[in-house]
Amino acid sequence: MSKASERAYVEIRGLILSGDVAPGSPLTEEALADICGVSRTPVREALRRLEAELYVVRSDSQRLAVADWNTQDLAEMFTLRAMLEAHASARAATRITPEALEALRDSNAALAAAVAEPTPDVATFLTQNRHFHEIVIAAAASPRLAAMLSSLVEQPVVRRTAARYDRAELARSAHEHGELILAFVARDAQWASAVMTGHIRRAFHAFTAAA
Amino acid sequence: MSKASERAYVEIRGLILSGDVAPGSPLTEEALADICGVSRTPVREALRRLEAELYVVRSDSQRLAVADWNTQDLAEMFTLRAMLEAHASARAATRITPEALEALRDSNAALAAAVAEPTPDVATFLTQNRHFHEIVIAAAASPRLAAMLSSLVEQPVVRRTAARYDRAELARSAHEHGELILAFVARDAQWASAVMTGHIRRAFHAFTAAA
DNA sequence: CGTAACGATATTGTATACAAAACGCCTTGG
DNA sequence: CCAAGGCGTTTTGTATACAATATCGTTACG
Repeated sequence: MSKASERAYVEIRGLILSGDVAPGSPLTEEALADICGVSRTPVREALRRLEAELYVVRSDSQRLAVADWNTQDLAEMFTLRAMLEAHASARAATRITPEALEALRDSNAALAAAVAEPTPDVATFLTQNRHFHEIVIAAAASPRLAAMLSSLVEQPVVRRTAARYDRAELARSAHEHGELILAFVARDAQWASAVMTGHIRRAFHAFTAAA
Repeated sequence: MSKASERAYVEIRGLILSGDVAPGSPLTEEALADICGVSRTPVREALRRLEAELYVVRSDSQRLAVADWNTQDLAEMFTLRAMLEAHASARAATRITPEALEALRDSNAALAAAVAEPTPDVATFLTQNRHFHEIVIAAAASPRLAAMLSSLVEQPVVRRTAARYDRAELARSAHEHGELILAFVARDAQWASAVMTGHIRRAFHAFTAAA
């Protein structure tokens, strides 16, 4: 996507994910165009994409509104993510390159160090966590899978999940990442898949724990 | 999508799926606009959607071309479809309404009848097969799952698969549909999931059998 | 007083014009 | 002969104008 469209996409998605525009509120192309400082054309393209990713929904007749994800929607997203990312891990297990494996080790070392700080460095944890998962998905070498997962992995959701983790749980994430690396070294698809499933399911339960 | 956009989408997708434009061929917005009899604007929207669904790919810099699905891509599509549609069946098992269940029975009766003809009526088979799967996906009540599956279930692929089926295999499809209905009646998610997995995997192997 | 039709207003859909960027070919200098 | 750079052409990106359609308030009629 080119400059203005991309900018509009990021901006609008940010408005939605940050909660600045409430779920259910109507979105008009012109208002968004003003906010983003571009014309309606790139805004429309951004909205099409956001619609395909279910960030916005199109009403009875062509009016757009911010999607309203309820608890069940989020549970379904976690379930789908667990299925698909476990599958990605299985594929990665037999395809990953030594370089990518090394990158995973580096990333997880940084993540583990961030967790080991006197007061855990959650920002670094989040950065490295995202990086780790991105490497795994890339190693799966399936553009289709990557596309499906991209609309399933919401950073605000991940952030909220991490915010619920105490030190022990953050450390457990590092441990699970390490397990996944071991499964990759063993080129064991089934093991990798199982580790990833557990990793995501655990995140789900942390996420749904009362605020 | 509104009239012109929708028309462009259907038209262009048709060109791709029918093979009228070869995989890898470049696509220019203006040429497509001429073919569809609309301006570039709706064509661009259609192309965005086709790109998201991986029918077309965007090259190094913003040039579009028809996606080139190789055997491995198709195998991955079948695998993902099996996973997701099995999950849809599991969800449907505990959610399906008596009305939808009745619709499934009707559809499968029509399908079985088409197969039982002296020379099997493949057209009816395909229509009823699509209808059957659509009811299952609708009963799963997950818009996200439905969206993911829609770009995974290619009717030309299904058609080619059915074309490879002999009468016994067509009849086996009717039988599997019947099994799924039984699993739904029992509200057994695991059973339903397993039946659907087998149904899709069998289709995959028929599809990959030498032409 | 309720309801249905109408019209003003807001919003989306499409076409077109122009701007920006990329590609290909040619030239030119080493 | 090859490579690098420049220019014309092609293609994509964005803005804007206008058309089509929906929404909502108002009015007129039963």
